Amino acid sequence: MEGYDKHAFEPFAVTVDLAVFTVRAGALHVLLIERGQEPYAGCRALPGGFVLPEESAETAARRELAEETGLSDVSGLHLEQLRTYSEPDRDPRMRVVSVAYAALLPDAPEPRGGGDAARAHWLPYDGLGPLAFDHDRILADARERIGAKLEYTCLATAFCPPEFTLGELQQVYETVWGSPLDRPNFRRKVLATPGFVEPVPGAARLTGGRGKPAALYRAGAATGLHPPLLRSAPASAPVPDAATHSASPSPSSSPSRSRSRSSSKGRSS
Amino acid sequence: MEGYDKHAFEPFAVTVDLAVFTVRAGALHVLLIERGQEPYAGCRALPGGFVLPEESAETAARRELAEETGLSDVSGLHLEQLRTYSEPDRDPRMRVVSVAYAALLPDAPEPRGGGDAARAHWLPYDGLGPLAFDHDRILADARERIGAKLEYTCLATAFCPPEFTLGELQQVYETVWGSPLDRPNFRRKVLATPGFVEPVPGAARLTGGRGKPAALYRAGAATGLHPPLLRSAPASAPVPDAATHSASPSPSSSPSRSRSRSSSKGRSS
DNA sequence: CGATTTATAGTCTTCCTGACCATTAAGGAG
DNA sequence: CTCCTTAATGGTCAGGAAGACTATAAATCG
Repeated sequence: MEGYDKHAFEPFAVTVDLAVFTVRAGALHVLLIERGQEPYAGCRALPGGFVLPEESAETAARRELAEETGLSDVSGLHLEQLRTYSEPDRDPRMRVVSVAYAALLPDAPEPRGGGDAARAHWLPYDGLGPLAFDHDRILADARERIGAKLEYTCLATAFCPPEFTLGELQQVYETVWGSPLDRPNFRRKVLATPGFVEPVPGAARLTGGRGKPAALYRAGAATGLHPPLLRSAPASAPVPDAATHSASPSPSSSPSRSRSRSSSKGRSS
Repeated sequence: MEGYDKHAFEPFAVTVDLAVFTVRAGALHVLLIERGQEPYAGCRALPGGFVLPEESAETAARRELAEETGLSDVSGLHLEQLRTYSEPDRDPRMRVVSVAYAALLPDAPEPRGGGDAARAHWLPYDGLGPLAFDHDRILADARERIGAKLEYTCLATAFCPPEFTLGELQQVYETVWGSPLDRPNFRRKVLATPGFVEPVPGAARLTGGRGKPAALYRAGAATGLHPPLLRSAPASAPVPDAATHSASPSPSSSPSRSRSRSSSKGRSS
C-alpha cells in the first residue's frame, strides 16, 4: 500500500455477486438467473454485475439487487457483505474479483420489471444443480453465514413481512437451519429477549384456516441476541469429537428444588 | 456477471491490507508501518500491497504477511479474510479496492529481515493515533471480528505458542476483550470443551517465577466451541436497550430479589 | 520459616434450555 | 350442535452451564 507509481499492477475487473434468499412455503429459496452465453451458457448463476467507476461495492450490490428483483425500494432490505472471491481462474475470460453479498427478502414475489429482472427467478435452495463459476461455493458460504447469524442476531425478522406471527418467525429458523424447533421453547426465548419483537396491540391473524389465531408482532429495535439462540448441532464447525478426552468431572450437585419463580432475563430495570 | 464484452468496465487496483495482531505483555499489539510518502506521509498504516496478476487475494495476503513480519514460515499462522473496502474515495490517487485480512501471531518478535520488514513495528492497539486511509476502520473491524470469534471458536490458541498454560490462554481472552475473567471458571470451561486443549503429559512451566508451576497444554483438534464462551457485554452489537419496548407480556414476578452479590464482573473484595 | 503469589480443586446458586403436558380457540365432519 | 382436529399459548420440571465464591497446593521472596 505504498509507492503506487513504482510498482506495476494488474488492473482487475471488480464485480458483485448476490445471494438473495427468501422463505417461501417453508423452503429456502434463492434468486438465480440463467446464463444466456458462454461460459456456462444455460447454467444458473447468482445475479450480479460490475462495480461502476464511481460506486462502492455496497452501492453496486444494492443497485443490482433492485435491478434483479425489480423492486422499486430496496433500501430497507437486509444486505450484508459476505466475502470476496479472487481466485485467478474463477472466470475463464479474464481476471475478475468478486465481492459477494447476501440479501434477505420477506416475501418472494416473482421478479418482474424491465431487463435484468426478467431473467431472475426464485428456485428452491435444496436440489439445485451446479451453478456457474464458483457460485456454488458463494451460495453455500452465504447460507452458512445467514444460518450462523440467526443464532446471535435478530436477523430472522428480515425474512418476515412487517407484521408476522411467532410461528412464521420460527419457520424462518427451521427453514434456514433445516431442523425443527420446539414451539413453546422458541416462543419463550423470543419473548424473553427485549427488543426482538414487539406485539401489535389488538391484532391477530387466522393462520390459514384451522387452529387458534396467532398474535401478530413487529420487529423490535434490538439487533443482537444475548444469550444466543443456538442450533443444536453446528453445521459449519463440527467439534472433531475428541473421543478420548477425560474432562468434565460431572458436578453431581444435589438437585435444586422446584423453582417457583418465573425468571425472565431482560429486567434489571 | 454476464456479457463482459458488451459492457465497459473500469479497471481497479486490488490490494490486500493486513491487520496483524499479537498479545505482548498483556496488551494487544498491531503490526504497523510508517508511510514514507504522500498521501499520509508520516502516518501509520496497515501493511499490505497489490495483488499480483497470478495471485488470489489469500495468496497475496500470506505473501505480504511473510514479507512484513520477516518470518520465514507463515504457513501455520491464522489468516482470515475480514471484508473488502471499496469506497471510491478511499485512496485519493486512484480507485483502489482493498481486501482486508486479519492475522494472529503467537509471540511478537520485532520484524526483521530485508526491505519491507524493516518498516514494520509492533505498536499497542490502545492509544493509537489516526491511521492512513480508512485503516482505522479496518483495524477496528478486525479487532471486533477477532473478539467475536473468540466466543464461538477455539481461535484463541492461535495467539499462543505451541505449548502454553491456561493462564496464558486466559490472558488472550482478557486482552482482546478488555475485561477480566474468573480463573477457575475459565479453566472449567476450557477443559470441559473436548478438543480445545490437550495436556502435555509431564510438562509444567514456572510462570515467570512466583507461584505454583502451571501445566502446559497444546491446541486441540477442535475448531468450534459449543456452547460458546460469551463475553458479558457485547461490544459490537449492543442491544439498543429498547427503552420503550412494551414487549414480553412481562413476567410480572415481583422484581427478582436484588442480587445481593456484586454482580459486576471483576471480583469484589 | 512464613508471607505472598499463582495454579488448581471444589461448592453453591442462579439462569437457561430442552422435554414435556395442559389449555384455549379456531375449523371441519358427522 | 357436538366431537375431533389443528394450532397457538401457557405452564411445569429436570439437567446443564455459568457466575460467584472458598479452599488447597506448590512455588518464590524476604
